[in-house]
Amino acid sequence: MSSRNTQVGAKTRDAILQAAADVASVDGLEGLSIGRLAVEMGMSKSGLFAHFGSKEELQLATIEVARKRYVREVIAPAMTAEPGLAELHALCQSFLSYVERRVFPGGCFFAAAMAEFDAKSEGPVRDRIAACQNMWMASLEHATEVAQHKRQLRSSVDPKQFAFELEAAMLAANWYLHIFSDPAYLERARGSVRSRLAGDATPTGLRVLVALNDSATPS
Amino acid sequence: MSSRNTQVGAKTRDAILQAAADVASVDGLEGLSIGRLAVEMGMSKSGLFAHFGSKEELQLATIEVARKRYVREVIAPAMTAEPGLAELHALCQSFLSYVERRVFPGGCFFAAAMAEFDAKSEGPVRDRIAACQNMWMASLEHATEVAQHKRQLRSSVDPKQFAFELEAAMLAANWYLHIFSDPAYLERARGSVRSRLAGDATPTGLRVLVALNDSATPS
DNA sequence: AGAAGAATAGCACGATCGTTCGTATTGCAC
DNA sequence: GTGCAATACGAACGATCGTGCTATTCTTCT
Repeated sequence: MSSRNTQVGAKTRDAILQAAADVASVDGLEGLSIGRLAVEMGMSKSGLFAHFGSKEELQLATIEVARKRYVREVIAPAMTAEPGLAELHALCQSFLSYVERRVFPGGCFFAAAMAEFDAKSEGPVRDRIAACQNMWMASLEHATEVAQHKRQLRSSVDPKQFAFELEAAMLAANWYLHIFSDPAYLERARGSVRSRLAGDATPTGLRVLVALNDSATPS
Repeated sequence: MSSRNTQVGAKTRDAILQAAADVASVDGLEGLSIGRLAVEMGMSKSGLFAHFGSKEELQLATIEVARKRYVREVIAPAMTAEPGLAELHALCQSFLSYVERRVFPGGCFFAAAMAEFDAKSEGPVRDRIAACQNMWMASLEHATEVAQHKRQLRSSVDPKQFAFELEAAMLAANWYLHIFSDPAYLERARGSVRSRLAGDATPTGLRVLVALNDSATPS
């Protein structure tokens, strides 16, 4: 019984998938080639291929590790916040920070994957991407609903519409940040999020927001 | 002097590029393959290839016809509107209609191309896409500025921020419409545009907006 | 130490990629 | 009608794609 209970193959498999997620965020899940990935990993094409059995399996496994990275880097940090408006604010800030920190070198993995597959014919890969995106949107909507129940957001707010507007600003920032190489778009998205949250907040909600602002700049 | 002053090759070249723009909106500009395109056009691969000389030239020419289609289907219809807030409103409605009408079968050509190339290394294709996207954003910003000078939008509005928020909603509608096959996202974007325009309109601007609404629903 | 089994490499396949070349067909001017 | 571009075709190129098979190397357990 050595200090390693994991198979040796599982480690390299994960290393492959981490690299695959990085390159897929730049070149897309279809642009991901087994040959290039093998060269990058310093191993043979067939040796790498044996871990997955097909390209589609490689793509699905890549989505899975990307999803885990997303949960770790975006969702989990926001879960320390109070449910409701504070959590909604945390989710947005966390996402924009995740884009800014270049957790994936090509920007948000799922934004890129969604754009790549949204017009393509149905298939397991497309379905999985849609499911991931749906989960993210659902968490934004849920936080909005909780904020409403807590009387932090006006009851007139439509959670789906609200989540859509927040996500729209964040997605746009992801694209424009890269295509124009201009970090100002991150601040524009932060401004949009602020406007949206403050614009529909109740007095109770506003108190939550200023408290967040104060704790963010405690100088 | 026959009735045709155009070369015979120019017609087929344009026909090729129209088809290329359609398939590129679905499979991307890299996914565009000369072989498949030749089969679709019912001609030989080399015969098609001879029109362009390289794949990059084909891609650039495809972008050019896509840009013309975009001008014809989105920009030009909005140019009948009064400069300022009415034009800004017209540009947004025109874009969402263009997505809804599936002018490109895969959704907005430039949205797809931007997503495909935004993280990629620099090159003529990427540069051209960025320039097109920049032109579109600039026209949104310009209309915002004119609306400001006409006292239709508050002077506190930042044109770049304002154009960003409008474009964000429209882009997100383009993605979600396809990935979730849910036309409700078009209405969400229309709602976002309405909110943004009305939210920062002056009394003068509000009169313009209600006039547009009345003429749009004259029942 | 040796057997069992997992992990990787080597090699080859058919298909498709972008590209080149030589040739046949077409259409227009004289 | 003859000649000359313009246009399209067929075949082939090297490269790379995803994917099988078989052999070799490495771990692990008794």
